[in-house]
Amino acid sequence: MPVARPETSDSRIIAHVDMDCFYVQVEQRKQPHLRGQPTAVVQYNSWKGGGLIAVGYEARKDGVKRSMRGDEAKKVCPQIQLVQVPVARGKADLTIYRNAGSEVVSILARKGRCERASIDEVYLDLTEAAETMLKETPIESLESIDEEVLKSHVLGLCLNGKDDKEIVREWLTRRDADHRDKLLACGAFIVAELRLQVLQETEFTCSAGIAHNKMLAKLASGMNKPAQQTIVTLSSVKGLLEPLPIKKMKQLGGKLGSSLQTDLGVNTVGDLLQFSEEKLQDIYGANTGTWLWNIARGISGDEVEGRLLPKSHGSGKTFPGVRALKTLASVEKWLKELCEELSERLQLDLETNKRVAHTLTLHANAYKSTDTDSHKKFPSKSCPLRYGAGKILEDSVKLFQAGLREFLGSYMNPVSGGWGITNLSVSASKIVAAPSGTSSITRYFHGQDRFHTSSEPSDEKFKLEDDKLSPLRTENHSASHQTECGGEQPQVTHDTSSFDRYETTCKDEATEGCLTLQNHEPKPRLPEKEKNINDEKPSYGQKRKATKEKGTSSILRFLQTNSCSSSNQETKCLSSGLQEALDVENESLIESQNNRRASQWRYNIDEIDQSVVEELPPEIQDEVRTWLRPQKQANTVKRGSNIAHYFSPQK
DNA sequence: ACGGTTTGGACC
DNA sequence: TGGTCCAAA
Repeated sequence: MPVARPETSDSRIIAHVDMDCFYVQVEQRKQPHLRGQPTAVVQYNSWKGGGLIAVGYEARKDGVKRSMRGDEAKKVCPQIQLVQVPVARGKADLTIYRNAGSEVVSILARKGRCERASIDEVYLDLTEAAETMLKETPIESLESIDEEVLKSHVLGLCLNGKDDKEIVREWLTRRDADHRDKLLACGAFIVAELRLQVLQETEFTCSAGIAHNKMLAKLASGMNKPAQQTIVTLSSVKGLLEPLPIKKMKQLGGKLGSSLQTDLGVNTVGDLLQFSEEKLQDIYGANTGTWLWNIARGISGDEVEGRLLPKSHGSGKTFPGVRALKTLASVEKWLKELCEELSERLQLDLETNKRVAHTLTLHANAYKSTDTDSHKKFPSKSCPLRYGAGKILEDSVKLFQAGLREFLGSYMNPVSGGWGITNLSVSASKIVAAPSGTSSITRYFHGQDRFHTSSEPSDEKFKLEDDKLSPLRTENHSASHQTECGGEQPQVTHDTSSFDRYETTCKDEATEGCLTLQNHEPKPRLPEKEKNINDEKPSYGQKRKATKEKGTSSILRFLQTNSCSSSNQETKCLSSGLQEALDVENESLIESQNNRRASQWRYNIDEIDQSVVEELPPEIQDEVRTWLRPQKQANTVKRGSNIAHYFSPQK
């Protein structure tokens, strides 16, 4: 978070792309009759009309705000269209928004390094692309310029409201401009082009900030919305930051920002300038102190991570107030729903991205109605993750029981009540690329649910002390383990009848409507280009298409000739043949992987998969071992073997 | 008792 | 490390 990173003279070109009221746009694309109407996305319509989680711009004009209830919104704007978030398994299901986000990412990732920052935000490092453009395309030759670029907001540039576009054009093409401003101008072209592609291919609008670092780009992307872009020039930084309320800065919206205000009287970023680095370090520690000192000056060396896929998957739900869960049975019922969703998403990730998760974590919030004095938090617990909804549930229940016992202490009897769960979530993390040649394993994981019930005595890794939990057993659960003695463990024997029903229903309806990066990644790039030129989207493209075609041939050319170039030096060194093989091999592996990650991967193989192997059917075990061992050697000895592809930065 | 649900990152 | 806490959207 606030981690200091030096880097003063920063000539990178960084863009932050932010989708406009994203959930609303997704719903409006799904139901076109909502277009142009005041719309908001709401969840849990039951109470007070539900809570608004996204508000369209038409509705905002009428005074509808996020953090309003559906009912309030109706009051302010009677014509408002309230769309509910999809519900699956009794909880909000964000799948369609995640998938829509992936569509966007796959487009934005065509240029430079791309980091998926959230479901609807992306950072791009366009430094190389901008430099190339500057080198190969003399700025003064860009006389015909995209409408979209001309609509850019250039901070620090004085407009008169009349010749705005001409003034922007002049700035963009100034021959005597600062080198870094020229690069920004190139970045603006590239981003405008990307935003147009996003619009044409997804029908979504977005806004963007173009600056020399992530912090400033993020700041700028929100300054002119919707569907606009803002450039942070060198000369504008000081004037931009000085009057800016401290809370507007990325990491200062919380307690740190409050502390700055109340403890130091710092209300604007400019106020921060008064404090020496040492002083700030004294108060907030070396890292945070330096970080604060830097951001006050617009300095932030934060790198754009090349990451298109999430690092974890989670599924959770809150049970506020009286809805708190008070029995183990109800907790298990909800854990089952959560684990099903998680498992489904893990399967999908495995199939489409060839990734496997290694850690399962359970989080919960709870209260004790008895003693309000001990404010003990419900501890989160984790264990190795085993694939299959049944296993995940089984382990989650154990994790919960362990946490509950710790939470209550050894005095209280869990069955006697006195406690309530207000939040429950399961998540999967430590996700790494699965090796190639795992098709049969994928199949195995895929069908695992059908072959196994939850009751085999697996899992030595996971042990609980028993005793205090025994009273927890309900009719359905004769739980528990012996700990130390390590004797046979009468695993939790879930009521298998309900389990079987469960196992058979959870197969995979998943794959149906699931858009993933790969599915949208233009299969080959060739048809893509044609599409850009020829495809017309009458309802949507507004008039941009026409202007682009005749106005920016040079830009088009630029974009096309570079569309396959790699942003990574190492990759460039590979022969084209190898590169191609690598592309095929990693077709669905979006993330670029560096060497640091390679060693991490090797570690994981040795450490974890060994135990997994024993759970596999014999014939598959053989296959696993064939790539398990040689791989290790190939890794340390020579590169270029099959598996080395996974360590090569690609794309 | 809350907008709810998801993510990511830092610290120890 | 795992677990806790923070922050953001």
